[in-house]
Amino acid sequence: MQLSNTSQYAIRILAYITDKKDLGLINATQLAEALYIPYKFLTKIMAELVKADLVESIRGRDGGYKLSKSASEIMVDDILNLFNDSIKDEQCVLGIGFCNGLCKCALHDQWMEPKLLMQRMFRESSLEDIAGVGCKI
Amino acid sequence: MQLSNTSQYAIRILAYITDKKDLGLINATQLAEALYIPYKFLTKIMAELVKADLVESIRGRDGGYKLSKSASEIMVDDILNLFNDSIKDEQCVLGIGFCNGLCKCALHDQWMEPKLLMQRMFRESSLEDIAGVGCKI
DNA sequence: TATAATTACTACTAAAAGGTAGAATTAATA
DNA sequence: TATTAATTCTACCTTTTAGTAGTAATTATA
Repeated sequence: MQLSNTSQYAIRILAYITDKKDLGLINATQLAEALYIPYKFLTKIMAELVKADLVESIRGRDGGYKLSKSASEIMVDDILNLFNDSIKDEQCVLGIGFCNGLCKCALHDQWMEPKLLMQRMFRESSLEDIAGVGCKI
Repeated sequence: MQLSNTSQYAIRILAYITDKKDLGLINATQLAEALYIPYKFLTKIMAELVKADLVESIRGRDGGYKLSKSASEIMVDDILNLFNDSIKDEQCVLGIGFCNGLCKCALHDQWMEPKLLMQRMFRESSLEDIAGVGCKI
């Protein structure tokens, strides 16, 4: 019952980039060291963030990464969507697509409240909101 | 962000057995058909439930399964524990063991409430509580 | 005692997640 | 133009999760 490693890494990476955005570009080596993420795995995640246009990359010497838009426009849920980790409306504790109007699983009702809180947490938190909060490693 | 298939299956299996417990033993074929769980995979899960002493098995012709104790004594969280799917106190959104008193992740505070609700849902729901609720398939 | 119906055991395969390796491409600058 | 430091691309490896196959052991009963 938790986010995939990849999603967790991606959120932490983007929060870190947001936090350091006034210092100019930040590169993969810096990110990997600061966040204790395996370098090669990190570059693979970065490639996906670039392809999804959450991050812009500058190649070559002195290259690196920066956000492709304002930190207030990127929601945590946008990141989760890239890695199929977003909580879908039809998802329930005992299976996606299992519960519906006629047939609700045994934990359906108890699940509604935490689900809604988590959906809100992901959908309403922007990078700007979380970048200033907590420590990053 | 969801339980493993195995955990979901296990909860549904046990809820179903509880629901039918006055009809005597229930066997693997019945469970697999009623719950749309692949037969061979189900028997593997049953073996774990037996080994964990949540279920008692009677082998041979006319054999099957029944709960090994009262349905009110088996909590959903006991089942999740078997498959490492229980939500641990030290677990946070952005990694197990990552947050502590000095270093909290960016979503730490927002995570507390849904986490507590889910822990309660799992820890305080017995098979008896959920067996009567909702549909089983 | 033979048979049929059941669980238990051992081993395998498939798919997804997590992670690594190495070479190609790009761009700044000496 | 050569070097260096960076991203990108392709391919692979490892671990975990999900699921399958076949056989052995057990037990009721005809």
